[in-house]
Amino acid sequence: MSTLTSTPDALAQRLADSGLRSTPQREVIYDVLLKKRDHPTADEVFARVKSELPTISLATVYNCLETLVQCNLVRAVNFERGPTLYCPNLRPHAHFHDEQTGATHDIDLPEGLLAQVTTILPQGYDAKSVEIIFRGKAQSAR
Amino acid sequence: MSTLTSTPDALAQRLADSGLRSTPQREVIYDVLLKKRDHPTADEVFARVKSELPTISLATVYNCLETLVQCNLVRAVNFERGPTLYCPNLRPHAHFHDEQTGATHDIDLPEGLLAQVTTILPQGYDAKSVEIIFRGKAQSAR
DNA sequence: CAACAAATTGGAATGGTTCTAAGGTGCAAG
DNA sequence: CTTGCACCTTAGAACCATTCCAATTTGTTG
Repeated sequence: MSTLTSTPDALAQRLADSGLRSTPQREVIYDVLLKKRDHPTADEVFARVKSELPTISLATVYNCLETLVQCNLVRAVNFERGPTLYCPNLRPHAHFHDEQTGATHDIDLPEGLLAQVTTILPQGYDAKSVEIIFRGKAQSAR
Repeated sequence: MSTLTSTPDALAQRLADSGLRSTPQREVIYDVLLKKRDHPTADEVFARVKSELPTISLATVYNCLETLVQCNLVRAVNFERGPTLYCPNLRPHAHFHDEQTGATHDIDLPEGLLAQVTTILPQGYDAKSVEIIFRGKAQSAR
């Protein structure tokens, strides 16, 4: 019931809240994101979903991902130029982009850090969101 | 002389350091970036440069911008999906993306903030760079 | 000034995403 | 029910930013 649940059917609920329908495509896409909590591209999601829904189209994958982003069930992330990554982690977190492997890791943020970072904004700036991106290398043994 | 100068000919120097030539195209592009310190796209740079160098090609603009980025004279920035923005501000700064106007503002960072933010990284993560992006609205009266 | 490397050019090609038009799906009112 | 209608999905075309390519041009060095 809370706003932070990621239960299987948070989806149906959230969609309904926005006056949208729960469809097989939307559900499978959301499941696929929850199951493997990495940062797939739309293409990658397309690939994963096809085994379940062989006739789904790439356009639908884009549509559904966009819908999930609207419903705040998924975050869209863009580093550098290149395909958008989709991230089902809803807790406040930063991203670490490993330049060797190309992998993206979530870094949980300590309580209050975002608030603190926001204090650097001069008067007149009203931030609705903050994104923190690290680039570098992560030790392989993790 | 110093690593932080942005004098007109820091360019020639930096290029030489990398074994590259100083060309009219590279110079005009760099000038154009220094003159109006905003966050133009390659296309926008192309437009601005054409009045000076009417026969320059878009490919050259991309090439030169890439060169400037390599030489650390310009930063390439990507918010959301969409064209890369080029930023001649070399001091450590965050970006504020005004969602109403689409404009991007530089926010200077207080001494030590990046170091501090970096401390949230768990062991084994070695960050070479940190990027902070705010989204929201900025008061128009600025 | 010849020869060679570096840089620029226009146009074609690419990759990710969005658009469009046509067809399905499922609830809702008669 | 069954008809209407809004919502969804689909395939493919279109789009846009960027990169690639092959052909010049420019500059430097021997």
